[in-house]
Amino acid sequence: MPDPASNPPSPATAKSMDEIMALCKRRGFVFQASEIYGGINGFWDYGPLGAQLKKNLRDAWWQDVVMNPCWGRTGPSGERVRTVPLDSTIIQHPRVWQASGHIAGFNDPMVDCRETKQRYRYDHVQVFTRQGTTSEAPMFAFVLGTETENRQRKKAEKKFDMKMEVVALSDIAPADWPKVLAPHAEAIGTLTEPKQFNLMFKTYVGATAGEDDVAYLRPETAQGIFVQFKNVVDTTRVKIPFGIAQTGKAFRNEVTPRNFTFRSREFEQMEVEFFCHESEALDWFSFWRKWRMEWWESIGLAGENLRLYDTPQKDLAHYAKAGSDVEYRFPFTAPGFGELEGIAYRGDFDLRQHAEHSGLKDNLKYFDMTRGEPLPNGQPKGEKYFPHVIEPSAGLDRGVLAILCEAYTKDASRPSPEIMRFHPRVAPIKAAVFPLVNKDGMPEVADRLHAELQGRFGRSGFIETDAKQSIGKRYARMDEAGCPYCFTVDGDTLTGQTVTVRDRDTGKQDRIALDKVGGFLAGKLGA
RNA sequence: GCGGGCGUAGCUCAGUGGUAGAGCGUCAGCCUUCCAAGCUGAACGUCGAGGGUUCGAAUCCCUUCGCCCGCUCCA
Repeated sequence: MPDPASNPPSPATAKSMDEIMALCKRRGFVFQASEIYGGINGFWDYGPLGAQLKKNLRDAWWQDVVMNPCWGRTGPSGERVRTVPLDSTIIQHPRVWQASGHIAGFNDPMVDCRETKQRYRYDHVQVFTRQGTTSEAPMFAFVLGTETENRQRKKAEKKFDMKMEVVALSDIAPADWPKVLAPHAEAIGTLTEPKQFNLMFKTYVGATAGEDDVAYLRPETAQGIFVQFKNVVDTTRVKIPFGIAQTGKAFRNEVTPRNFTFRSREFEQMEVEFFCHESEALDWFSFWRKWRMEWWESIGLAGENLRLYDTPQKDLAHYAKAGSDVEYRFPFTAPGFGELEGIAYRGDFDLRQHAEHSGLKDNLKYFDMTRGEPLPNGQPKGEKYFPHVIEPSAGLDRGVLAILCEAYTKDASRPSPEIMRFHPRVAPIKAAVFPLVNKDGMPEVADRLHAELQGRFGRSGFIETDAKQSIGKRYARMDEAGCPYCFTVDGDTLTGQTVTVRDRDTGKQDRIALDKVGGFLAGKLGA
């Protein structure tokens, strides 16, 4: 009888991240990047099964977002969702990142306190000093708007007899830093030099490039979409509302890469920028918010470990009007959640920024012929505007990690205690075909069935076959690799033209006709 | 960037100054008519890396890299 006062562990919290990571290594899902050289902080490679799993997830997104957008649903305006794909470059013109705000916003110098181990944003720290600072007077540093302000003010008032002023830490001469009392410190002079944090990866364009040729690896794929918005509109007959979708690598020099692949410095995004008229934007935001949640559920994350979380207004970026996150309760975040995808209503911020910085100005606006006052001939006059944007931005690697965590199951009652319960759509191995024993004509039948299934389903994932060792071992291996169905050729196959199909999740077996195997698998894989 | 923990075979780990080990996995052969079964055999190690102390270092010291946890950060 469990203690009712204690919270029962959720399935995710009960899972051990160490065990999941060990399985990922052992079965070739995830390897440390450059491992034989000692690894490199914040980078991970996908092994054979992981690479296929990741591709399956990316393909599922592409199919459901680009090729059959939102499963054919109609949006708030009553017409089917339309999106078009794009593949823009990792390296863009440096001014793209000026326009987007990343060059300004991605560089926050920090100072550390040697005594208290606290870290502060350099530009947030101010100091109380005596008016007309004398060389001996101490300085009381504080962080604006925190309790340190009052505490340090009291000290300063006592010391300076009310004759004091407030100066930014950045305006204090380096020679005076030894006199600064850090916000939480007891001793003076404990603050380190400001340290620059460059969250964008810098590179140089051109074989003989110098400092004039600095460029950046994109920290998000989104800006490539905004930059090509006009070309897409001019060349593809798209009409608002519509989306532009793109998957691709992005790079961020995270301060602290942590938690397996969750916060990596090189990662892959799956993003849509959905353009619409301001009057419909909130409806589209609701539409995407709801559908993206359903999509993650559809690929195997349904359950209490997935949630849709609305960003509080105070936490939104300055340009954002609304935001929701699809979040997963990872073993390392439990009982909290970690973000898989952010759905943001960004207003018209990005297109306006690029209109301004590129000099295109109003030429970057969209001309909507369905809006505006009716003309004498009955047609609308049209309206020129910057479309508003809904941005569902998903992390592919985080999706893979969530799927790995969700799929990992430990069942001590089974001969093979570790099972990866992948949804068949994303499972890297779709099916396996075994001869029960490696003789009596069974291998030949198994080979034929394997060839048939590979020809029909090999485009969506691996179809395995294996005749070595005991059947139990082969089933166990497939459980660890997450293969949903195993077909076994046995003595009855030779006489009755049937095989057994074993279900990974239950271990149960059914007998089906040899010539129905393809149809059975097609039904299960949704192919 | 700070603090703590850890790093030995593919995985899990033992080995605290004296010949690098175990279990599992992997591979080969035999056997095998449904769940990591059995028998026989085999391969696999920069003991994370570099330096130092020592007659001798996986073991002690220094430096460094990586992973995990906590702080911090996350436009």
